[in-house]
Amino acid sequence: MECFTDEEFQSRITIKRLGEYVGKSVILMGWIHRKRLHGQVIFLDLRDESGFMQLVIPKTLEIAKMAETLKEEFVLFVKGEVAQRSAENINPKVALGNLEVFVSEIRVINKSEPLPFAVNLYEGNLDENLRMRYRYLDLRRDVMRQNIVMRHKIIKFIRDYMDNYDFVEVETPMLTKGTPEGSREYVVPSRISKGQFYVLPQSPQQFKQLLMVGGLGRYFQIARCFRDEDLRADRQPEFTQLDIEMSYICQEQLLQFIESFMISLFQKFNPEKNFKFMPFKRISYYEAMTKYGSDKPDLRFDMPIMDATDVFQDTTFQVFINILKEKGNIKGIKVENKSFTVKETKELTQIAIDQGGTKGMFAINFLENSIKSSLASHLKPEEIEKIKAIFDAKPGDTVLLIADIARVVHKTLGILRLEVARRLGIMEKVKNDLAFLWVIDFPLLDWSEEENKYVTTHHPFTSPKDEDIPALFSGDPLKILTKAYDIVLNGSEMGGGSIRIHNQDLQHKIFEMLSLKEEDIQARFGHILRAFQYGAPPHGGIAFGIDRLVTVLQNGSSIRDVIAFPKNNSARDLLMEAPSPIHEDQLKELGIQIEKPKTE
RNA sequence: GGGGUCGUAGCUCAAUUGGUUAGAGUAUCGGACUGUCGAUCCGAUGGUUGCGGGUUCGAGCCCCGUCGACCUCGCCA
Repeated sequence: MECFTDEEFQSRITIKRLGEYVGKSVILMGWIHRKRLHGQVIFLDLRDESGFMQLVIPKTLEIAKMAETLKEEFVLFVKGEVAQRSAENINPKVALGNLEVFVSEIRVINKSEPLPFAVNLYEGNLDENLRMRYRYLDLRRDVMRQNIVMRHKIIKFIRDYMDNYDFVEVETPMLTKGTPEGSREYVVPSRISKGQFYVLPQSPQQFKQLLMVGGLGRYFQIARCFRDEDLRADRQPEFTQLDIEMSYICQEQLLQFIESFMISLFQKFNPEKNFKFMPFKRISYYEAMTKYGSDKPDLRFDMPIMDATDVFQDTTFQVFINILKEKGNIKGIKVENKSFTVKETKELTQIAIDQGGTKGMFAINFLENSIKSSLASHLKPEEIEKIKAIFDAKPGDTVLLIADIARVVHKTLGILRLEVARRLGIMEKVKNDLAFLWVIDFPLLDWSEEENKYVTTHHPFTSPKDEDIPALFSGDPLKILTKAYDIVLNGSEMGGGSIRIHNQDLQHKIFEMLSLKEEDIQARFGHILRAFQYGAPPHGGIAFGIDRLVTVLQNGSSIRDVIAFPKNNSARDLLMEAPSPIHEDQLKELGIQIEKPKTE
């Protein structure tokens, strides 16, 4: 085994600093990134956390014999002299390609087995199962190292930015109490209070409001959140939020503050992208749903949903007659300069049925003086003219129509809108655009058929809009809008928040609308309502998904790539192999019995 | 819980759509080579085609089941 003195470790130079040591002897430590054996000379690329450097070992040296036996990913101690490369040997493709190190001494710090997959490739797919099991090797890959380093730099930028605006970062508890609304929570048994449980926070929502009552004024946190729901490419069971709350603030101030913040962030970390909307576009929830069929529309392209219901008041087409009888809608989107083949139309119809939940789709291809459509025999000339006018259809354009109840029509057309944009290469064309928008004016309440009562669409502390407060007492509760907002980027929800209720009477009225009994209110929200009795300042805030933000800034596609140790699709950690059973003694100590899974 | 895609050498992929002995690149091992930089050249090793069953004269390919990864619907105030 090789030995190293403290002095040697202390005089180690990282590779990125070698430019300062040309002509000098240095000590390097790192991994063999790649090796090139020639007849007369050996090249080793040595990699450390800061970069990589070509080592040169002429075969005339005594150490060459040993150097030939070294393998990729061996950990080396190297002593050598830094030299400027001669002009013809400079490699302009890599950082520090103008330098090399002539080795005088090599010691093997640690050997490595051949790796289960190569970490020195610039590109190429890898099975995620493998990557996760050997995440520590995956992290050696350049793209992963960059993601993790950039994540750090982005978070540091955020902390500095917030600090500059007098925000105070406060940590809030991980072991806390459940809230009945919202997502399913992760549960932690209490040993001291047997039969009782903590839950992990799905967000620090109530704590940040309590911090406002506590006089913090401006709070933020890089906060870990936990939600026990099924996963997606952009959803992990534990994820990181930038959580923000401010006192004495109105919605307009908050939106503008966040907007400037987003602009600074993207200009610093992804300057090649263009902001499509400056200032950010704002649309109501209603408009988002009816015009784009989504509460998080991708507005890098328009292709809005248009209403053709009125065209068919006198239709003879039985399908439409039935829909109209049920107070349904007939709406569509226009696809410019595109005629779908029979096969394409069939595929789109199938998507509409499978994903949208509708029964079919009708395509109308406008030609110079006629149309091509399976609907052609059912359309009167004046109906065709009206459709043409509504969609402003030119010869060559195709209109896709969906007829169903409003909710299904919007959802289906929202899905088709995205599918068509992908197929036509529109998505590819707009990939460098940033379509930031605020979705505002969310309804306060929704009617739950299952529970037969009103439920909040956001959370029960969300303030209604001032002008809608009277409607709480007389009027249609479903028409009440709130001071809630989501920030959407390229079809993905990046964050959301609201101005909160600080008036106790109003808060109680909301609980009343939700059909909550006084004892329920006290049991579930007593702590925060009590806090509000002692002079709560008006306040509001927002929370961002940091993982999604970093993914977009890094032009990635999965948040797993910007998380050092993520979980897989089934919420398992394949590296640590969690979750796992725990010992019988531990269960006993916690007063927990496991129900044996039923076997066939 | 539902739907979809995938699973072939350590890794990344192929196999003319059911037909002879399952191939290539890379890694690994051996050799050659005067400065390369994803070095190159020659040679070798490497396979229970995820697993179990079925159909067939014959299955990597078709069918059923199962396990796993990914995408997605429900779900995520």
